[in-house]
Amino acid sequence: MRLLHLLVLIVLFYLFMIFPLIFMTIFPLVCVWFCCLNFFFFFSYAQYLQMKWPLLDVPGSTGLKDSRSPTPGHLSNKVPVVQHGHHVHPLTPLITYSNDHFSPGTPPSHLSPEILDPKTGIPRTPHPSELSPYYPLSPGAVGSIAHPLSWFMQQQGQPMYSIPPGGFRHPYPALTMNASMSSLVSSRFSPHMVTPPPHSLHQTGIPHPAIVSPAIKQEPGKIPPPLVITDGRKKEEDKKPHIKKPLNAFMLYMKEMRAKVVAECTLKESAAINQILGRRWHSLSREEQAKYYELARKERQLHSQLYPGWSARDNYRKRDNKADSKPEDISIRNTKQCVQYLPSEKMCDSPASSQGSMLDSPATPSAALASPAAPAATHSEQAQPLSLTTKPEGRMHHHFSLPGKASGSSSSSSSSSSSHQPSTPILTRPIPFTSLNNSMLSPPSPFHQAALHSHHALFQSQPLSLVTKTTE
DNA sequence: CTCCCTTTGAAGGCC
DNA sequence: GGCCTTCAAAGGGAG
Repeated sequence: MRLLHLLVLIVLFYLFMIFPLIFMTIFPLVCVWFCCLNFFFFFSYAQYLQMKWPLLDVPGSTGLKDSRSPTPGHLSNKVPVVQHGHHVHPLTPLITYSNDHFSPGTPPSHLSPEILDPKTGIPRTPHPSELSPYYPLSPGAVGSIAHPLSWFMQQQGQPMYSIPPGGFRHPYPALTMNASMSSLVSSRFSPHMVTPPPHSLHQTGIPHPAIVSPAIKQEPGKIPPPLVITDGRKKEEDKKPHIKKPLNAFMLYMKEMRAKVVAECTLKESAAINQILGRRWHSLSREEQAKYYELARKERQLHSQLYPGWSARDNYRKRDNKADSKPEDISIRNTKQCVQYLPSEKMCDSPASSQGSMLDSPATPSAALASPAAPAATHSEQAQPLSLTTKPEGRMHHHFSLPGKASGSSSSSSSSSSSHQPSTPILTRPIPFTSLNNSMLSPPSPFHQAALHSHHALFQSQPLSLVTKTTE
């Protein structure tokens, strides 16, 4: 049977390839068309044979065979033609590319050639962003891929920011704090971007990764069709680029550590990850936090230099009827069930706070003493001199709920309203960092230390009068 | 598709 | 000056 098919193949080849070539000299155009048509039939048939009897399989090849068993049950469902995987074009032999050709480089060894889609279960090619969950692409890899905005990058002389798949989702994507914390800003903001002509920044497209055009946010390099835009107000907002806020210290810390926590905990929900990161942030030493505060300070300085007229207010959502929507939003938020992700942290807490069952060890003196990161008895303050919020494990909002105005507080307050076991009141920020240090000085300065001492004194002198995060 | 969740910090507005 | 609100990142989940 197989020989028969091979014979048919040979006959087809001679009939549709060689034979027309002979006549090509006579009727060139007709023969060219004929050849093209027959190429299709020939290779389709060859594909079918390849599917049925993988005669041409090279040992070790990850081609068509592995995911498609030639069992009759698989092929019996309708057309016995090529049941390719979703990534194989029926005319694969005719098309000069495949997924392999599009892989942005040698995939990491830990990645199998095919990754099962968690939703569909279908093998798929890993997205570039999945190759490295945190740093989408290495600078070299980025440079090897021509981004739709590459003209701009070349114009700017920067090979530069890794472009996330969703566009400029990250304002400052390529954090390289692992390699060198001090070089972060300089690596992301080239000198010519630090001192640009400020008047042209907002009009020239995307001079800075903090600028996010809503259109680009959806699909980089593509202009959305007008039909997509239905709201006139939206259309107006799409016109002007969105300059994002500079990242604060904690955000910078999160950006760096998120991938690590995800890898350790095998968690993907950002809400849970952020809870863990918040705890780890508190368990950081003063020096470690100071690095991020300094980075954030530079970020703000740079941002203010790049966009002198920018205000954080510009990014506030435009509320049509603010007076009407506001109370409703608050009520909705406060009635929402708070999901406690913290139990999952037991699996992968930070080393500084994972002593025994103490999930929040830094918050309690005993655990602070037991913490390996605690060099002194006052670890809970020394190790977190800049952490102005101490949020122990339990929530006491039912016992410490404040009436009236406090109920309309931020989302974090409402979101922390859970009915779990109460233990300790939540300490909110007694001294805002901005109040302590408006000049953005570095944390270890004497002034800041004095402020921290006052912060510490406040905590010690008023242990029970602490403001709790309350909602109703 | 949009918003929420969850964290901390910064900034702006209001009183 | 204190308090409140919003947004910055992230990605799963819900509507």
